[in-house]
Amino acid sequence: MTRFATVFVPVPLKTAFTYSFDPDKCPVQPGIRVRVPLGNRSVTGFVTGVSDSRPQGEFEIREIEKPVDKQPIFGEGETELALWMEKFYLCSRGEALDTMIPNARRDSSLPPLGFDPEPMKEGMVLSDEQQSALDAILSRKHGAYYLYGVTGSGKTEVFLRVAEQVIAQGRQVIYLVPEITLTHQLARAVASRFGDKVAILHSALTQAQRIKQWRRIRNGEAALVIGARSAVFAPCPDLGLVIIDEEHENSYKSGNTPRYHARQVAWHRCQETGALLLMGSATPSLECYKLAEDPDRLCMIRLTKRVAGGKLPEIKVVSILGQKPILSPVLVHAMNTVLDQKRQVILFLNRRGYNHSFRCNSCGFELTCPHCSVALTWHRREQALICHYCGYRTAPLSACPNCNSLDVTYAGFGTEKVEDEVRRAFPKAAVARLDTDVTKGREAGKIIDDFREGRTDILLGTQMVAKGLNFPNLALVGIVQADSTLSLPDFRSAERTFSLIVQVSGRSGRYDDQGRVLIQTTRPNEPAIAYAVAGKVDEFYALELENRRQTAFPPYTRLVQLVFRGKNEQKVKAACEEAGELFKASARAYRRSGELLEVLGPEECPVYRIAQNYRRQLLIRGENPSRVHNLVSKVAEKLKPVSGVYIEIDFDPLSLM
DNA sequence: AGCACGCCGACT
DNA sequence: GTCGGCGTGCTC
Repeated sequence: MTRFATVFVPVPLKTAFTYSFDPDKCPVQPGIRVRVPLGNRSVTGFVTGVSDSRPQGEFEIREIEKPVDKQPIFGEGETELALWMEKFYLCSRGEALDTMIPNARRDSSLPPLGFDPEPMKEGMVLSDEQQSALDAILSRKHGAYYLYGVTGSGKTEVFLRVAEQVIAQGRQVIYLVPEITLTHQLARAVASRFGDKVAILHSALTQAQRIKQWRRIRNGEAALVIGARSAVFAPCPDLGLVIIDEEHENSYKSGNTPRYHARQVAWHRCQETGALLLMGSATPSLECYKLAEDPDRLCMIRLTKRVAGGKLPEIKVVSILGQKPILSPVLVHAMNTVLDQKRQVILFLNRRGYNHSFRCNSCGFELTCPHCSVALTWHRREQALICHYCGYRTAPLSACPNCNSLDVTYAGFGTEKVEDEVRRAFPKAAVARLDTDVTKGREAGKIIDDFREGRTDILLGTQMVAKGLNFPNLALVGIVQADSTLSLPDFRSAERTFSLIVQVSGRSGRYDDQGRVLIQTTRPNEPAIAYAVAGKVDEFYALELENRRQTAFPPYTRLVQLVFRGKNEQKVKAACEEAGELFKASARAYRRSGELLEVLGPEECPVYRIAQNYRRQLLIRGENPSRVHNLVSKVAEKLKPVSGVYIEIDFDPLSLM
């Protein structure tokens, strides 16, 4: 007898689909994945129900090709979470489930990591600060706690003690870490401490390994799950605690639909299950910092001392305003001193490539990508001008394509050029560069291991060298250009610059008093830089909060970005303007008197063209978060789809760029 | 989001 | 005369 299954497929269609199956030949039950035909392709869908009766409607019902799972891999809890995602982020149920549940498409084929468990210092004595933090958290007077403390203040140990307690009570723990941290010390330390009770959800796991870990979590065999952003969906049957390490990290927010933030998902899950939420960072996001003004919502605990006793590194600013060399004499001198002592240096620069912006001095021509409105970056090793947005590449130019003048310059510099300069200035040093051009999506493990074990003297690179890494012999961190991110037209640029300096600085001098940080900048008096250097964290937050309050940006308002994109410029413009009118009319109707609830735009996106798509945006913001959400979801529902124009909705965007 | 169908430009 | 560009519409 033919039966029917309700299936959600991973496409942006809100409706559930019905497929048929023969229960004798094809066992199908709610909670499994199935391979189903969709149009003229085959996709993996999620079964949420089965029935004997054929649903009504004028459509042809096709047959399930085959079940993917024998046993259910998701249950009511996951379905409910998917429903919440659907409403909260305005995606389809299929997209939500596809994001939450292990899927072959996202898997890489890298081999799993080999862990060599390090002996863990059991029974280590906590400092007074750590102990009182632990006591406060275990008292559970509040639902959410934040460990706000300098690098090296021992947050991890407190996290692990709380986790042990929760596990001892028979409940499960999710431990979230930023992507790059996962491959290294922390994961190893946790794995060795909790042994076979740990499930590590690593991007290098194969599909089969991932499903295996997933099942171990579902049946309660794994008590502690450690992983990056998507581990927040781990199907723990009795969730007792979610830990978010380095809470300020941007990698907790997904870049694809649904654009979820792991912190928001964690918050929701904890609220639903009564689990404890525990976060930590030396530079909290402004969202959390402000939320903690009310301890009933978020209780912030400060850790002010480094447990190993090491002092915070000495930080110095070097003004490079009007200076030509990439490495200032002060920085070169400091590097020489450190290298003479057989110790190590990290140089950080937030920009890849050799040069960017090709400019003709005769006619003023500037070379931009033919598909995007951004400058091309010269990559010397690749011998190509590359667009960092769409990947377009073209041969190098020695003359202006506009007027044939030979008086052309390449301005600005990236990690590739810094590498050149460093090799020239320090010919005897072993130098390694670490950025996505070097790793090409593969693991950075070898380069990092080489540095940790002293085979490299100078490590230079982008974000990757700045985060979560501890190197015992590191004595100097140089930030090559601290203000490179500051001039971006983005309301978070000061926060990002500040946090980056503090985080990078924390890398140096973890193990002794000799750590030094040198910050090169053209704007030494910029608060984000000056306060970071002076270690005035709370002062910076006070200033930045006041800025946000005055300009009505988060965390004082809720912000939603709607990007309209498409190949036809006129259609994009028309669709965005029509939507803008609709939003403005609805905003007027929704707004309570005296309340801020407004629509900004329509306007061109800061990067107007990407990959031949024209992009315009609307920003919705208001002081009442749920009213902003209601407005956007109501109006988005009413928008009639325009063919060839796609709308991307980003709740609480991290960047407007 | 894919993917095919279908209608207008430049090419062996 | 075709190949192929992307605008349009559909997916149980």
